[in-house]
Amino acid sequence: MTTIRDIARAAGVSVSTASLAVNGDPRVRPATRAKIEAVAASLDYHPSHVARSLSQGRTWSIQLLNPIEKTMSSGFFTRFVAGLHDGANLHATGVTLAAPSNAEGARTTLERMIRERRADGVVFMNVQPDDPLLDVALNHAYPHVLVGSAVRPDVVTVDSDNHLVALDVTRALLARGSRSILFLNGPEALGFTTARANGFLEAHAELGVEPHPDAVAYTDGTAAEGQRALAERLDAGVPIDAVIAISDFVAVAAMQILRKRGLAIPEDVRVYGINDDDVGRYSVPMLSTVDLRAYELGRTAADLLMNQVEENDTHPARRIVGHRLIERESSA
Amino acid sequence: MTTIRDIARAAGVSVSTASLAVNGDPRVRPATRAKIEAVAASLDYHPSHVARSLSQGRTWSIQLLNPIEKTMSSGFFTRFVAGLHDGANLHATGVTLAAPSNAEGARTTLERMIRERRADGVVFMNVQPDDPLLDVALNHAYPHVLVGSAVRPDVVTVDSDNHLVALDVTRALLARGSRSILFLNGPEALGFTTARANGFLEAHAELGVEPHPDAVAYTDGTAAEGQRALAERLDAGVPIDAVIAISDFVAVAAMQILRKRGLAIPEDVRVYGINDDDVGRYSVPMLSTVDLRAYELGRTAADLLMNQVEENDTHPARRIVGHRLIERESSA
DNA sequence: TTGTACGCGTTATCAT
DNA sequence: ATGATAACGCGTACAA
Repeated sequence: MTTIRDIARAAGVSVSTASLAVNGDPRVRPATRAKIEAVAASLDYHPSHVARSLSQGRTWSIQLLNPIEKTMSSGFFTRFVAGLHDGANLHATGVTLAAPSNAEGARTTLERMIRERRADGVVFMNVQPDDPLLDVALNHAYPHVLVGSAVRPDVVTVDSDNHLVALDVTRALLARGSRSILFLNGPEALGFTTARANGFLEAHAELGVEPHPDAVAYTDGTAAEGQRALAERLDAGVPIDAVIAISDFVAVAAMQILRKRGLAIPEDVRVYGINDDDVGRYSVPMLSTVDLRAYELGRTAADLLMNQVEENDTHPARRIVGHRLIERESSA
Repeated sequence: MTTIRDIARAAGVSVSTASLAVNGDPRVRPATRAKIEAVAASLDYHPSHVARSLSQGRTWSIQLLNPIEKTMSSGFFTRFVAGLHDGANLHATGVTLAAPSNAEGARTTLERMIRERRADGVVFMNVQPDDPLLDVALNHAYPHVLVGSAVRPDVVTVDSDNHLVALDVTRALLARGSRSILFLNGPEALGFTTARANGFLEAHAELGVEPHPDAVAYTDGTAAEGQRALAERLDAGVPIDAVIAISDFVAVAAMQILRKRGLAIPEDVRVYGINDDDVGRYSVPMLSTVDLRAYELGRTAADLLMNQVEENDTHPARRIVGHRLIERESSA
């Protein structure tokens, strides 16, 4: 294994000169630089990543902390990761994954990461707005980005405009004539769900439409619970001529229930999902949905994080990434 | 930030003793050990990860190299990652992700990783059996695991028994009475697809059934191409009373086409997917599929890799993870 | 422009 | 049982 000392020796210069040349420092004479580079190439020299990390106090890697393994299977998550990955790579830093199975595991993982300096920063995903994890990062002045919205204003976040997302979808449905819309929402604790609920209600208020008192169903976000909430209301005789679901999976699962009850989509019930997962692209009928630009969210998270790491820019930022309605068959 | 020197000083011992105590070496007297541990705790000492890496020549992290970003969105991938993650964590090592967008990027990523010693090993995913990437790892005697099958016998692999998977599914369909089965296969270059094709054919041979000459369709594995291949044969009048798809997404996409042509599932056409993705759990009808035990595959990959890293056990291993048919509505 | 010397934090070797 | 010291490989003041 060839070190920078080997290069220096072989090129007949000192280690520091070799180091300068290798790192493209301008104050080394072109001739010696060429000599050194030639030697480095011929000896297949590549600087050790850890050694560099130690001396610079930087690991060149960030960590994605996602306590809820379940949600990994969505296309949203993977597109987000792709964006994060690409964004980090622009700064020559890698992405490492942590998927602790419970809250305690998440905490110890984060604390170890910070104190052992395993990563330069952390991206929180599927974490509640007031999660103690955020305080841990804040207390250590550790670079971080939360995907979603936070209670404390000093947390750096990137998010969709969830109020507007729900507003847009609900408006679209109301404009088509739907008057009994069921909103299969996610867990209330996650924060962005209440923003969506508000958007849902505001759209109704705009038109003076009174939503059914049971129109917003908070569930755990799984398809099974979404199905249960829908079936429950159907059984209770709650009028439903449209469904907005927290995710495309829940939407498709809801369509399954509707179909079994002999309800036609979109004729009897219009359906809208959120996320633009592949699942809605191949459902029958094809699912209308909202593209949350997951890749863009990931890229933005990387930008915000790398900025803290490199510029030491610690003042809180909150960035919003735009969304886009995708009208397909299920809401015609 | 507190280093081991601080501990040593505060405890009134030498650095080496402090190090031994912290690492639980038995040859330090209980009394001094207690003293040192108390000091370490009170100073909130945690050893630096990079420093340890430098001194030990080990990064305590492995890399997952997945050149094909597209395939990340499947539940298969995410369950695999979860298994890999958990398996690696048992050895206190993390998982970092690399998703280069093309073959060249993959090669440079791998070469840098090896030469800069960024990771202790690599897991190859969605890589062809004869991919030059494998030679790179082999030439550097770099710990590695390929998910799938390889041409060179010295590549360490973990895989499903793809021959048997196809055999099992085809047998099940033939047993139900299907006689004109279309196999919407993946890209031929990926290797495991031909194993599956063979299993498909063998099941036919067992019963003396002659498959249609166009019964095996090699596609790029996307839903769109699967749909195209199916529609093409339907248009050409190829008889089809069952479809086996390379993935659940392709299966669901195929059902979409069949439905549009007025074909009932499973009455007119039985459908089988592979992977056990969520998408098939909420389709109408619910999709029969094969559980490839993705989590288990990930765990096994981690085991094989960590074994090479820690035991320096380099002799080639090939491990097979069992699968399981899941009968749902689409193949009744 | 180049070289010397030291720090980064840890573990390992070799004395004592 | 404990301590001094040398690696590990790199970057970088500081000096020349």
